[in-house]
Amino acid sequence: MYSEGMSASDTSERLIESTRELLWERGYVGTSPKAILERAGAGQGSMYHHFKGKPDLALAAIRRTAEEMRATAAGVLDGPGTPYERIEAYLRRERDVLRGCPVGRLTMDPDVIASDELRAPVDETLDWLRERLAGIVEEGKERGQFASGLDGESIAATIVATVQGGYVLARASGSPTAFDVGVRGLLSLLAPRQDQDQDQD
Amino acid sequence: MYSEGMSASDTSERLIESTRELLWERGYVGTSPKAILERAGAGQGSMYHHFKGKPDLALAAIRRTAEEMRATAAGVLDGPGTPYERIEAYLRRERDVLRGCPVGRLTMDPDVIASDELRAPVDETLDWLRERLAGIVEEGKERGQFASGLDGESIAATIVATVQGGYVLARASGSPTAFDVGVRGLLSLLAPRQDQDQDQD
DNA sequence: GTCTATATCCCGATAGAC
DNA sequence: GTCTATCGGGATATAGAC
Repeated sequence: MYSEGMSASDTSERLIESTRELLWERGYVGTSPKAILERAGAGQGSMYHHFKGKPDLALAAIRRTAEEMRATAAGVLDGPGTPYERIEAYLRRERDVLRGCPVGRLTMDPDVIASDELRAPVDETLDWLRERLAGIVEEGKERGQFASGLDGESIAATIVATVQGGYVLARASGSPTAFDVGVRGLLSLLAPRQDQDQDQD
Repeated sequence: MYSEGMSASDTSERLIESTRELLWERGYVGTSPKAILERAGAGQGSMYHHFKGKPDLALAAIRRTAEEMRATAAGVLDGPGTPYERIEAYLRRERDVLRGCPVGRLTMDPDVIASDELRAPVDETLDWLRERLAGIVEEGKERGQFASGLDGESIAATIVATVQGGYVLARASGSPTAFDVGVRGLLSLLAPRQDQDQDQD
C-alpha cells in the first residue's frame, strides 16, 4: 500500500478508524468532528492537518469501509460450492445484523446522497456486488441449478435488496430474527428443484 | 377524529406536516426544530406550546406517517385479484423511489432506534405489513397459486425486505431502476407456474 | 397561542503557539 | 504534527411579554 515503505501516521489512522465506527453507528449527519476526535484521542489540529475537513475525512473512511465490504463478500462468493451454495453462504454469513450495513446505511444520509463524491464508493460497492451475484446466477443457470427463465441481474438485485432490507426489518424490531426469516424466504424461492438435472460439483 | 367537532389548531397541524416532510428528507438527527419552524412558518413559542419538544413532535409526525403507510398498503393489498396479483400490485405500486421509505428510513436513525417510543410505530407498521402479506401468501398456497412448501411469514419478510432494500439500491445509484429490477427479480421467483392447477378468481 | 429574547451548549473551521 | 484558543453560527430549550 505504501510504496516507499512508509506507514500512514498513527493519528491519521486512528482518525479514519474512529470515523468509520461513528459513520456506522450514527451516520454522516449524526457524526461530529468533536466526537471523532474524542474517540481517536486527538485534538482539532490533527484532524485539520491530515484532512481538509469532515467531508474529506469521511470520504477516506467510506472508501475503506467499502473496500473492506467488497473483500468480505468476495471471500464468500469466490469460495467453494455450487452457485446456490455460494449465494447461500453469502446470505447466511455471520453479520452484526442490528448494527446494519455500514455501506448501505449511508444511502439514508442526506449529505452523503447530496455529494457525488461521498456517494460514489457506496454506489460502486453495491453495483460490484450485484454484478458479482448476477454472474453466479448465470453460472447456476448454465449448470441447470437455476431455471433458465431467471434473469441474473434481476435476481442479483433481489438478493442484495433482501439483505439491505433485512437490516431494516431487524433494526425496526430490535431483533436479528426478521433478517434471518427474510433470507430463509429468499433461499426457499431460489432453492434448486430436487428433481432437476444438475452437474456435479 | 375530533369527537367534539373541534379541529387541531392550524399551527399544530402545520408543525406536524413540516416535521413529516423533514423526517422523510433528512431523518431525525438531521432535522432541527429551527428548520421545522421555518417550514411551518411558526415561531419557537408555538412549537413548545403544542409539544413538549423535538422528540414529542417527531412522535406525532412518525405516528401519522406510519398510519398513512398502512392505509396506502391496505388499499392495494385489499384490492381485487389473486394473491399473486395483489402482491404484484403492492410491489409495483407507484412510489417516489428516490425519496426512500418514510418509515423504513427511520431505522437508520440512531436516536429513533435508541427510543422505544419513537421506534414503536416503525416496528408496528412493518410488522403489520409482514403479517398482512403472510396471510396473502397462505391464501395463495390454499388456492394452489404458490407452492405448498413456501412459508408465508418467510416470503412476507422477503417481500418487505426487497422493497426496503430496493430503496437502498436506488438511492445508492441515484436512479429508481435498481428498485424496479429487484422487484422484477422477486416477482419472477414468485410467479405461479403456468402448468399448475389454480382456482379461478 | 404566539411572539421575541435569551441561555447554554455544540457544530465545523481557522489561527497561531509549540 | 499536534496542541489550545477562538470564531460565527446553529441546536434545543426556557422566559416572559403581548
